[in-house]
Amino acid sequence: MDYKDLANKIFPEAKDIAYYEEKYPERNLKEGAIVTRFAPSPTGFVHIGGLYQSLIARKLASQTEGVFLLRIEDTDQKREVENGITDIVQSLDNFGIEPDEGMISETEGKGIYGPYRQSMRKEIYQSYAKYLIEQGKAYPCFCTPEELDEMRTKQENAKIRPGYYGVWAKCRNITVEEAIHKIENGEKYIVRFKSPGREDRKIKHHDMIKGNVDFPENDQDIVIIKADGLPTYHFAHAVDDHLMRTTHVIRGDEWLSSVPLHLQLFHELGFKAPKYAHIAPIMKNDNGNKRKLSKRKDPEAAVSYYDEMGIPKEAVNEYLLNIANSNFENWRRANKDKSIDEFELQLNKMSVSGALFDMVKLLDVGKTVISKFTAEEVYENALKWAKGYDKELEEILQDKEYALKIFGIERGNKKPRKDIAKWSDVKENIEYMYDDKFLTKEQEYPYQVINEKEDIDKILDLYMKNYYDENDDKQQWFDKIKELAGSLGYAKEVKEYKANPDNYKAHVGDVSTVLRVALTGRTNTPDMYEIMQVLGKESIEKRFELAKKK
RNA sequence: GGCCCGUUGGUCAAGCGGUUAAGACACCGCCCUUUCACGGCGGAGACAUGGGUUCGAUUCCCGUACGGGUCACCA
Repeated sequence: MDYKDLANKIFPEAKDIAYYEEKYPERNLKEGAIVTRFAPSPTGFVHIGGLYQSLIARKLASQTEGVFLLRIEDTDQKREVENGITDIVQSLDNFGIEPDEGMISETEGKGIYGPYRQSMRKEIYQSYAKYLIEQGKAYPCFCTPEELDEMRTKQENAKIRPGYYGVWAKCRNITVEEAIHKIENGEKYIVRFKSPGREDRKIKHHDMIKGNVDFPENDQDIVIIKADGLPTYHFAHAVDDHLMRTTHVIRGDEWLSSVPLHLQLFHELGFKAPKYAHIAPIMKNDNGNKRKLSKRKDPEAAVSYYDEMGIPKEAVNEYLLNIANSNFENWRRANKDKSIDEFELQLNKMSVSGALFDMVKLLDVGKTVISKFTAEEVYENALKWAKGYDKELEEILQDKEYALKIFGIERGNKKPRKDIAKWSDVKENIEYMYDDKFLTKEQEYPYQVINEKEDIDKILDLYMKNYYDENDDKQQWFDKIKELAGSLGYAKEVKEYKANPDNYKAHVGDVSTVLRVALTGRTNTPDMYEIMQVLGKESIEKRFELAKKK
């Protein structure tokens, strides 16, 4: 009896690997085109780091006219969550990332290199496992989890390197006869890779991001097929990325240390190894310690958080690109109106170590992104967000025409306003422009320099009676406020006031503040002329009356 | 603990043996015919540390400290 008999005993049904090699041929792509993938587990949680990786993988594929695919790694049934795949597909879509191939729902995929869900590829892995067994490069292991635990403890106590290797690899040298005998006796087993590596030898690896990294060879006989018949990550990675003809594996750098194993697997399987790019994780400062953004502790680790906060997807993408390639910022400044698709991402410009997540900066990007939106775009986005997260805002936005006027204030010029960083800022920013909100609510009036009721009432009355004309242009409007100020003994120019502060009670700016506060209940607003234009005479009168009652 | 990797202002970061050590966010000041935001100008603020190598090290080498990753029938 030989390895072939053993292989047949274990995987009697498995097809010859030639079948798959033929079924999934080399891709016929343009020279230089690269094939990338995002391969998450459907755990019901899409991490910002996952988005980051897929953004990079997507861009790289697009830039080279290659292929970006979405593969679902669901070989661990314990962690699986209902609708996990839909979540992932949706999340990517929310951020404008569309795979060329891969899963598009819980059960369906698109593309001819599928299935793109590992649990549906069981027989493929088994064929390759069978192939390895036939060659004597893999073997069944009958050690129980308890035995393995015991072994580990022994190793730890003896302070030697833990693991299943060398003399510790008990089942490695079991004869074919014995193995078949055990199997026939119904003994439980898994399949291990027979590593040809030696720990005292080094291998050289060139990573597209990390650069040259030397490792000891792998000598661990890792599990390739688990008790449930499904492959482990490592084995599935080798088989899938080979069969899907992935050229560049872009993944988190927690995988860097398994590169020696992966390279070995590719080699023993007779596959050409892909290039690797290991991305540093996005970190967070936690009491002076840097650590990865954590699913459990940090709400901002979930991509759903950005949706809830109403941070525009463009802002998140730009921020992420910023972390990826720091020259993105310069490119953006030089190409203000271009789509990020035109930015050429370079892997070798990526940071080797993880960047701290900076919400302040993200919000700043958000402000800039939104400032470039048209009033219509602001409206649509704000409404869309409101529908999901803020019923009151949705209600307010029903009058589209009016909302558009508000969003149009100081927008569309060379120096547009930057007061909205995220859609959840909108309500606060526009609420006071609505009479049915403003006039019915108990208002605070934070008057500043001029705060005597008598003076305030005089300013409001006089302004309405003698100066305000809704047909005035901005200059006329402005001049009139100066005149009003002058007639009441305030300085008409701020500079004049500053030059001779003793000659005046206050200046035109202070008078304006009275009008602004009476009108809006705030000291800070966008341009008051435009506000008055939008409000209209009737509303202005009502607001002044209300202010006088205070 | 073993093995890998990293360390430039508060944060993201340029830099590749000779630089006044860029830029962005945040911060401070001034200016921008009246606020705020925007914009403009200016300011403060950094090469973890000790040894080498070199005429010269932020840049190269070694050690130390600190930080990160990894050592599963999880990915």
